[in-house]
Amino acid sequence: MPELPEVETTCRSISAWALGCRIDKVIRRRTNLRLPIPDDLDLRLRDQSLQAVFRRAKYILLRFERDTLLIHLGMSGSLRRAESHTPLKTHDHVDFVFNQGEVILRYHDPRRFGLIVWAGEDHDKHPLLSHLGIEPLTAEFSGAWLYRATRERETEIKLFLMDAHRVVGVGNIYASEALFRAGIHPKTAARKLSRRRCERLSLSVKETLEQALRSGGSTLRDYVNGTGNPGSFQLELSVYGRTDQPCLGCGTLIRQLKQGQRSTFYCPRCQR
DNA sequence: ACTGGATCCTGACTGC
DNA sequence: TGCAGTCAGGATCCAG
Repeated sequence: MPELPEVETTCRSISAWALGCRIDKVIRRRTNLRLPIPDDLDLRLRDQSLQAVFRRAKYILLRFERDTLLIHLGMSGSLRRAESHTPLKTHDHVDFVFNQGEVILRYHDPRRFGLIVWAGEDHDKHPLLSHLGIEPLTAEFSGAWLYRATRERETEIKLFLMDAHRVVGVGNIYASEALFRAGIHPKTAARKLSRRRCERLSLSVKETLEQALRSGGSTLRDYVNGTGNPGSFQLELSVYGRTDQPCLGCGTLIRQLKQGQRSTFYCPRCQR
C-alpha cells in the first residue's frame, strides 16, 4: 500500500499527537505478520514514553525511552490513532494504548505483509535496514549518482527505480509517475540512459514524491495517515491506473504492461 | 553479482 | 447469488 509519501505522512501525523505519550499497555491480537510479532512488546514498552517517530525507506521507527520499534505497513497496512471507544475492525492486529487508555495507536493490516519487530541498539545495522539504498529526497540522489549507478545495468529502468538496494521508497505508483514526468519509457534499459536523462529522472522522482507529500500521499483503496485521514494525490496521478484514458499531455491513450509481475502505466508517445 | 519468477495473505471486483 | 479467476500500494528468497 504505502510508498514513501504515505509512510512519511503517517510518521508526521503520529508525531503530531503521540510524542510524549506514555504506554499504558500493548495488546497483541495475533502472533505474527510477515515475521513474528515480539511477545514481549507489552512487557518491555509499558511505562515508556514515545520520543520520536521517523522513517527509513518505507520502514517506520518508533523510538521510546529505552527501545525502538521497527514497523512496516506492507501493501495493506495502516497505523492510526484510535480512541478507547473506537470499534475494533477485522485485522486490527496490535494496539499501543497510551495515557491510561486515553488514546491508541492501532496497527491494521488485512494482508499481513507488514511487520513489527524490535529495531535493536543501532537501527541502521538491523538486517532489514542495513542493505538499503539511498533516500531519494536527499542531495545524494542526483543525476550524477543515477548515471553512475545505472552503468552496465541491463535492468529496465522502472525495476531499477523500485529496487530498494539502490534507492528506497519508490514503489509501483511513483515509479510510473516519475517516468512519465521525465518522458522516459519504463522498459528502457537502465544503462542506456544518458547523463542528461538521468538528471531529468532524478529530478522527476524528487518532484513526484514531494508533490505527493504535499497532498498527504495517495489513497487508492484504504490508506489513511496516523490521524485516520486519507491522502489526495490519487487525484493528481498522470498515468497510474489510467489505462485507455487520454494522456494529460498529448491525448494518446495510456497503456498498461507488466514488469516484474507489477502493472506499469505509461504514455507511448510522451515516453520514449 | 544480476535477473526474473514464485511466494506470503485477504479483499474487491469481474465475468460467467 | 454464487463461484472462479484476477488483481492490488511490498519485499524476500531462490534458481539459473
